[in-house]
Amino acid sequence: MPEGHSIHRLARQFSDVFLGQRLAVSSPQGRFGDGAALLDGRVVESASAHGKQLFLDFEGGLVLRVHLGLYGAWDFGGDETFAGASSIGAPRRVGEREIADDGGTRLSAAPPPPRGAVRARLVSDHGWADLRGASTCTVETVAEALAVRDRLGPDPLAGRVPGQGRGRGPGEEKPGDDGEEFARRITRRRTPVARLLMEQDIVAGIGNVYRAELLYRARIDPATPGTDLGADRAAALWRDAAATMSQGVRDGRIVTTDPALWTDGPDTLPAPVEAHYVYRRHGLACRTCGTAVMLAEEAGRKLYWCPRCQS
DNA sequence: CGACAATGTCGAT
DNA sequence: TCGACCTTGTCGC
Repeated sequence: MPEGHSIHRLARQFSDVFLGQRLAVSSPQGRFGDGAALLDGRVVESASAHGKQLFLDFEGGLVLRVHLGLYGAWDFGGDETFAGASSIGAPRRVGEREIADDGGTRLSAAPPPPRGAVRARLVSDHGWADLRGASTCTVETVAEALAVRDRLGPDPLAGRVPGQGRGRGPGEEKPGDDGEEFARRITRRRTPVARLLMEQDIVAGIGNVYRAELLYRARIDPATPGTDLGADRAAALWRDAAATMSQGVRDGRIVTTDPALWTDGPDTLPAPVEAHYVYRRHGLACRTCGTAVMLAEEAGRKLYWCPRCQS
């Protein structure tokens, strides 16, 4: 259940460990058989992300596009070369749970027998990656992948993830700030801002945790129509999304609370129970004012907010 | 061990 | 608005 930060982290991981490598691609589960055959034996030219879409560019103009959906995840393993190349610590698992890296790099270049339904398996000389549970795993032309990216809104993490998007690919990060484009899109509609933040053609990469936490941090009522936001609050939301989600890329977790609130001090990451202001804190006291955090079901997703701070 | 929820999105109604 | 998708951790019996 990844939001954009996890996908950018994955893109960096793929750049680190597979860039320039020739991969054996297979589909132990079988549901990706045709795509695997198309990519098998090709060299990876770039890896990038836009919002929750992951793009792996292979030689010959073929792109592997993956969306993890609700419960997709990648598992990694490899030898010392593979682990040493990873700037995110060669996590064994990225994408599904907000868990810290357990440090348990599998020091074996050979992948284990597939466990469960492995839809795609990528194997280099030094390591491997297994994909399971993804909602989308498809091979496309560069033009097709670009069309998917172009349907998305601006991504607050674009150009903010070091080492990602090297080479020229469909998910290539453009440096620069798309805050004005975000403001145009979100202030054009009367829909409540809580819903607009989840729409990937308004802004790409925000999910149910970040939308609740960003609205709390900005003290914005989730019911505020986009048209009432104003350019100033829209710009502030964009800046905070970029800063907060960048930390998520670095930490491999969503942490939105002020370090001053962490009982173990600001020098380590907080316990999970201290990582959020409102998400999953229904009925608990707001960390700022003590009012009970509210919960409402909205468009099939749970929305959390503080009725006092955010009014 | 079964039920259920979960950081997502699409397509049918 | 609802079920499908199809994985996994958590909780209750």
